[in-house]
This record gives sequence, structure tokens and C-alpha cells, in this order.
Amino acid sequence: MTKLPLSWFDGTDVVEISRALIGKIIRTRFDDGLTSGRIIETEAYAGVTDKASHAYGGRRTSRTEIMYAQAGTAYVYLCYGIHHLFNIVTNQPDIPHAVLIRAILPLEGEALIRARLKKTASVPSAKLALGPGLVAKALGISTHHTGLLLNDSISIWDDGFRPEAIRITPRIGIDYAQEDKDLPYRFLLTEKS
DNA sequence: CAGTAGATGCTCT
DNA sequence: GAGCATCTACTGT
Repeated sequence: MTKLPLSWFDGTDVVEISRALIGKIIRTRFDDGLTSGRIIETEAYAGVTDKASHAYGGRRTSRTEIMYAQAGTAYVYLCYGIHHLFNIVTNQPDIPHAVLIRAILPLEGEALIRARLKKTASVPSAKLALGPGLVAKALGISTHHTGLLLNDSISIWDDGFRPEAIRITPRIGIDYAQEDKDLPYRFLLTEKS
């Protein structure tokens, strides 16, 4: 089990980083305890050239400013007024690429994850945190954590797991992005049957 | 199961 | 003032 250094995220190809994150482990350690899960779904957002990205066209606002920070920074923002969505900034400073974590499989602290999600034991653990809003909620991440470097209370780990197969599809919920909406930028760990 | 309405609040025009 | 990188609950099989 090794913690990924911040330099792991500074590559120039956000799509490749998104793919490589499948199977890695995200862990949070906050006051209420430790939780972690295996990343099983990600999406790449390719900065200024990607209409689906918040930084399309080089937009800089107080919200998106974090996307221009150094690789390995957390970008967390609120969607639909309710859901906190967790992203990892990649590439060099001033290049606003990011990877959205869309689903995890709980590993450590499942009791705390269930408490945060208010899920009873009848929900199987594999279905607890499918969907980006649920991932952040399960791990206790909120917009307060935007801007944190992912080497302390939030961190990414490699335990040697290597996915057998990864499914690639277009991204979810970005139909407004017109010609970029069908880019194959979504990666999923395929269940073996 | 599948389909859909409604919630909810920040961000940007 | 519109529009979201969504989820839940409720309907009907």
C-alpha cells in the first residue's frame, strides 16, 4: 500500500490519469473517523478546450480558480444545490484539468459511511456510493475541502490492484456541451460476471 | 424492476 | 433569473 505523491497527478494527459485512477483507493481522515474506498468510476474534464469543463475557454471565477492550482489539489463544488462533487486537479499549474470521482466501493470505515449516507444494512456495500454526490457524502467531503492538497486528510493510495478490464463511455449529464458531449472520457471498472 | 417529478442553493449572465 | 458534472421517493408493474 503506497500513497500516491502529488507528482503522480502532474501529467499532461488528464484522460490517461482518469483511466489510471480506476482501481486506486481514496481515503479520508477527518475528526469523525477514517473512511476509504476503491475508485471504480471517473470522468476527465480537459480544461479550456472542453465545453463540459467549468474552465472552458479559460474561464476563471472564484469557484473555478482552484482548477488552475497545482496537480493533486482537491476541487470540490456544489451541484444542484445539494450535492458536493469531488474532483482532482491534474497537469501543471495554470492548466485547469480535473478528474471527477463518480463512484467508489467502500473498503474501510463502512459503518461511518453508512451513517453519513443514512443507509441501513439492507443496502449492499457495493451500492452505497455509486454517483459523484454520494462519493463525497460517503467520504465526508464537502465544499469546505476544496483547495486541499491530497497528501494529508484526503489521500490517494495504490494497493497493487490492477483492473482486468475498463469500460469507456461518454460522460454523464453534460448534454449542454454540444460537440464535446460524446467524447470517451468516462471510465468504469467492469464487473466480472 | 422502470420511469419521472421534485428538491435545493450556488454560480454566472 | 436560468441552469446545472444529481439523488430520492414515489408511482406503477
